[in-house]
Amino acid sequence: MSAGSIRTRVRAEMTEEIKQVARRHLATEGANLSLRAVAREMGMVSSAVYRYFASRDELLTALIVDAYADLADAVEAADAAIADRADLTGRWLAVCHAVRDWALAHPAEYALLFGSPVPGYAAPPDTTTQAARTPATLIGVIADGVRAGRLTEPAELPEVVRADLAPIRESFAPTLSAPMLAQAMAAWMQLFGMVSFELFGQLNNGVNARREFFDHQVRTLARQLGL
Amino acid sequence: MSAGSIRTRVRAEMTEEIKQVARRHLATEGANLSLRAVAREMGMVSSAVYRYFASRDELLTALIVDAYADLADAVEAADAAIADRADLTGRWLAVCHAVRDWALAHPAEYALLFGSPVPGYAAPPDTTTQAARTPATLIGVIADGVRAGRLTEPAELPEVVRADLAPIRESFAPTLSAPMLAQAMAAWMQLFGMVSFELFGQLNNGVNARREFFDHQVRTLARQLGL
DNA sequence: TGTACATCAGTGAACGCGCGTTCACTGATGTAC
DNA sequence: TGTACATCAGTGAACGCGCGTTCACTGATGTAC
Repeated sequence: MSAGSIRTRVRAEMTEEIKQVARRHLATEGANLSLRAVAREMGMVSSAVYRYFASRDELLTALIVDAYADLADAVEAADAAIADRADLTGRWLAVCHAVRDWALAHPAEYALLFGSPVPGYAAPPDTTTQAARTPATLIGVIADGVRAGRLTEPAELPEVVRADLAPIRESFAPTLSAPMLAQAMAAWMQLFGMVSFELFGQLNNGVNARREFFDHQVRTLARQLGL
Repeated sequence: MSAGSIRTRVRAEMTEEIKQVARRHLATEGANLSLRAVAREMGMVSSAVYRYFASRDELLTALIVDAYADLADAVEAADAAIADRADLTGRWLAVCHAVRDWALAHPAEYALLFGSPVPGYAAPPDTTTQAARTPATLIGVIADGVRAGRLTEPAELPEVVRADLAPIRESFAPTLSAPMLAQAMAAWMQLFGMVSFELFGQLNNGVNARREFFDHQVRTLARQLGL
């Protein structure tokens, strides 16, 4: 069987189509993804799916990795689209809005990544490569600010936290000081909090001008960071 | 049937016990709560549960309302425990830690309230009374700061957002200016983001000193607010 | 170029399990006289 | 205080549905000679 045979090509297409259908099902059923329902919609018998994924969990994992990658693609593209690389506020806003826009466009996948854990499912470690890309982009903007000497060092950091953060810092953001990294993580968590709030319906009674509200909060964040 | 009859008392006890068992099940199964499993554990037949709750959704709703109330009780108690009412930072820290502590002690209920929406379930409007208490406590601390003249007005707010926030402000926090309310909401979302991040496993690889990390972030927030 | 064999996708039936909800019923508790 | 009737909790069986996964199978595609 050569790599370019009809069989391999069809196999790749089928795998993609299964994931595509599964993604649509996630949207209506939440994380209770049903292999049988996916097979039904594809017009095949449920056992046939096992030719492509060894189990329901393996399909879920594939969807998660894809979703992390898709989000990261959108976020990196938004950052790259800002021509003036020194316009840190512009880049920050672009990145934050990219996260929100992606979440609104793919609510079920966002919930899969950042919502309550799926009962009985443990994400395997190989998801982390893709998962790390989005926060890395965020940190990249901040790191550029530090490099340009534009950011003021935040307040002191307790020794315990500083020590605790050391491994992440080394492997992830060596150019940032520990207090700065802590601040970047806070920003990432706040961004995540805002998007989740909106998506999970916590904003339902009250805020209608959501994009504007988000934009304002994210601008304030940029100002606080000193971008 | 008088209100104090044995039957009414037993009925109330059974209702409580069903909810208790259901809460335990939430912890292991997530939001996929099974009426049959609850009945099984109570040693009764599944149809008997229908004497107490008309449907699975009604039981879920009861659990949600209880959880909101329980969280709010803990948060209000933590605030009230700070004797020096003028110690705004102390109150802020107490309230934030109360949210986190409650979430860690009741992860499944927290996920039910703030995690991904349960597929096919729509929370009825009567949950909002209890749901509003916790953010109200947070806002209360900030409002006390404003009253004491300790807080500086934050930056301007876009007109759209200001208009959009007017109804919430009137019914919820009339003593706060619109920009201040926006800032308070940002703080609430950041708090929520941090707790969710920790609880939903996003912090798993990296941060170990979680209480200290949270404490630091929440102190920084207090400083930013000017408490 | 043609043929024999190996690989693989998809079928259909089955296993063993789960679920929410309804319904006619028994027997105990409560109420009215 | 005692009796007749009404209320209600819990039973057990059933309906109709869903699920993930396994397994022996058919028939088409690919490979080696």
